[in-house]
Amino acid sequence: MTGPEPTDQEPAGARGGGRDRRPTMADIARHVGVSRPLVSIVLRGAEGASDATRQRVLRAAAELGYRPDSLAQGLRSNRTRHLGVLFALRRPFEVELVEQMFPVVERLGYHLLLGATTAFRGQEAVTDELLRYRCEGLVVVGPELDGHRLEPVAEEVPVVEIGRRVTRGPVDVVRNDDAFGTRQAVDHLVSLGHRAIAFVDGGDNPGAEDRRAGYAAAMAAHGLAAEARVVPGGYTEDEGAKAAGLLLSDRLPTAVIASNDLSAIGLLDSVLRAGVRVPHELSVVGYDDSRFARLPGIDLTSVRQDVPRMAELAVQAVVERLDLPPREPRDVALPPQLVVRGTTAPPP
Amino acid sequence: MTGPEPTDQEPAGARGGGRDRRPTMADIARHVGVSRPLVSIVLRGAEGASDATRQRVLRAAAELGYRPDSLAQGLRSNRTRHLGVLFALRRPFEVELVEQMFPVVERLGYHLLLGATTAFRGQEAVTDELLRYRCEGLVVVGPELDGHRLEPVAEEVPVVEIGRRVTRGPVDVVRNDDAFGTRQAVDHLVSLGHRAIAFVDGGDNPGAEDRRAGYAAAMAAHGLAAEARVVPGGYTEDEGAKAAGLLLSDRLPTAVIASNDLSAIGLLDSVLRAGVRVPHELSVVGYDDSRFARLPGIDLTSVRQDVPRMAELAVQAVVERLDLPPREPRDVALPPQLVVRGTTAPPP
DNA sequence: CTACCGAACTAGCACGTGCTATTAGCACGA
DNA sequence: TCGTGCTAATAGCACGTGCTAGTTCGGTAG
Repeated sequence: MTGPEPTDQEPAGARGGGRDRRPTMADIARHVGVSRPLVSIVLRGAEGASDATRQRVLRAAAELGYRPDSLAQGLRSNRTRHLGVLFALRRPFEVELVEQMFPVVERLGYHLLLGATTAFRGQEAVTDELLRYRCEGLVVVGPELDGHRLEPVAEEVPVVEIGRRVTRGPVDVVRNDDAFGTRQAVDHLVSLGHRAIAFVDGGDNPGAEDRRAGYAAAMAAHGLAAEARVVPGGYTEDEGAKAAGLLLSDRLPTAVIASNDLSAIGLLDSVLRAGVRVPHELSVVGYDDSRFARLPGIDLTSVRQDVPRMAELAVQAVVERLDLPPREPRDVALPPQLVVRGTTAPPP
Repeated sequence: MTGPEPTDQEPAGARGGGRDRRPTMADIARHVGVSRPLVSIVLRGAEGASDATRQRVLRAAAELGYRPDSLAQGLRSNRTRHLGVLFALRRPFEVELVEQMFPVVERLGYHLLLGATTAFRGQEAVTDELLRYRCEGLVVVGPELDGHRLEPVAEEVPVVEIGRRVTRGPVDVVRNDDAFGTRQAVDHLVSLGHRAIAFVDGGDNPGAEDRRAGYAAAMAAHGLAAEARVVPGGYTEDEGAKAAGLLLSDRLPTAVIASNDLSAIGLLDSVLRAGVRVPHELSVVGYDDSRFARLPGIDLTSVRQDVPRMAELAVQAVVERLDLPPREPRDVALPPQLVVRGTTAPPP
């Protein structure tokens, strides 16, 4: 038993803290006095180990502070069971959607790898990073129109787009029926007696095009095509505030539908500051029914998207493509639901 | 009799798309007709390959759509160069901080691994997941007071806390001087002529305690201890709105300082809705100077934390502990800066 | 006593990459 | 002819884990 023992010590001072190497299965094996594969068997809960050994191994693992190495596991098994999600960190709606994905992913036995796009990193760079991590599928929240092409990515891993279809090919899409949403908003306002209903546009953001089209169609359906008025805007509070400026400087409508909640909130605060009473002089409708809309102080009438359901469908679609045989691309448009709150009332 | 086919391939149909195995360095090597290590040399940009070969390898890599495998790289090199960041997905301030960390981390040659805490996953579970990924350091934004102990984690990897110190031991802390921030707010309001200045508390959220203490001390310093009034609240819009209800139902002060912007915005909207004119009848001050505060429609006077600087210092602290010899724990408190906007004015 | 069997355990390869050590090939000087 | 020195390229181990194919060992049937 002459232990030649090749000392595999690292240069001790390299890592600042002088921290010990993290314990591995081999360490546990040495500690208990069994072979390394047996430790693997125990930790995986596989068959082939006696109860006594099982106890000793588990105890040693706890003592040493063992933590499974996801890198090695993923490398060896070729299944990382990780799904990447691409989203914009500064869009509350997308963040909310991501939040709802966690329980679904976990239930299906996967993990979520967050790929946040910021001002510094576009969708392309983030996608690349996610794929380097061997994530097995990709959920793209609010896919961008310009630039980044997802077609080649969709050939490597299953891709699901949330919000709108941007990519051709075997890409599933989960969205809400945006046109139906704005139609409900128009219907609601018309039923209150409004005729001069303006619309704050959403630019080229996800869903914006359909929302604008739904507004135009609904106005026409009510014989109010002549009253229709689209003000340029976007999905941010700033853009909503700017749109408010445009409306205030011109003739004020009796109601406004904004392309999303942030925009509606920016608009709302601007007109309130200008002394316009809401909803008595102006009704305001948002879109998304975000947590801001639900605030007691804001209490915004808004079109609700079924966020948990969208998150669930998107994750399910990716996992199906991973575990089941190929199928036709699917495009699900969930019906949104207008939530009436305090910012809408009959016109003066 | 026939050997059991050492086909290490997976069942072809298991993966839904029937997608090919992703290309590796060995594939490139075969394609070009060189050895695998030579491909490694070229892709790493190391010395030891002729320019001609270099070109051929790079071309083949592009053709095959090669993408480095982060798992294998991290496993082999024992340096993932990944920093984990723990933050709450539903706190805009923390999200903003994370966003600012990206360029810093990238500049130092590291990558950011997002560990988002949600309603479904607490700090403990997320920390564990990050460590399984072999992240080399941890930035904890807004560490929780209760439950989760970071001491044992700090013995494995460098830990930095942003917002407040929660953990003893070799943990660096980056925060802003919260007491100084609220003091500036009080000074500003007093200089405008206010005496009845209320404070909406932040509960046990990061920094809240110091902000409250700073308020109390500043009021006392101005001889206004008798006027001091702390209303229970929190860091969310809801809690701000509730605080507004408490203020409205009682005697209204001439000014309110909220513990953070979200709370201030909830409060702001509530009092505006109640017909209180801001700032003419009531001055409002927030904390954080978030993007909501800067909105034209909100235009909230607020105490600004230097978010990019905090992000930079935190990341630098972690990296220093990784690359440099151990040093004493550091606790940096940056001076915040009151930004005066439209929600503060002399009392009526 | 031998043969056999199942439980408990071990040997060893594979995953994709980084890196050190080694070798082939060539030019040059003595 | 033989080294010497250099470049270009290859051999091979290691990282930590999963998993297949053995191997030991005690017990039991023949």
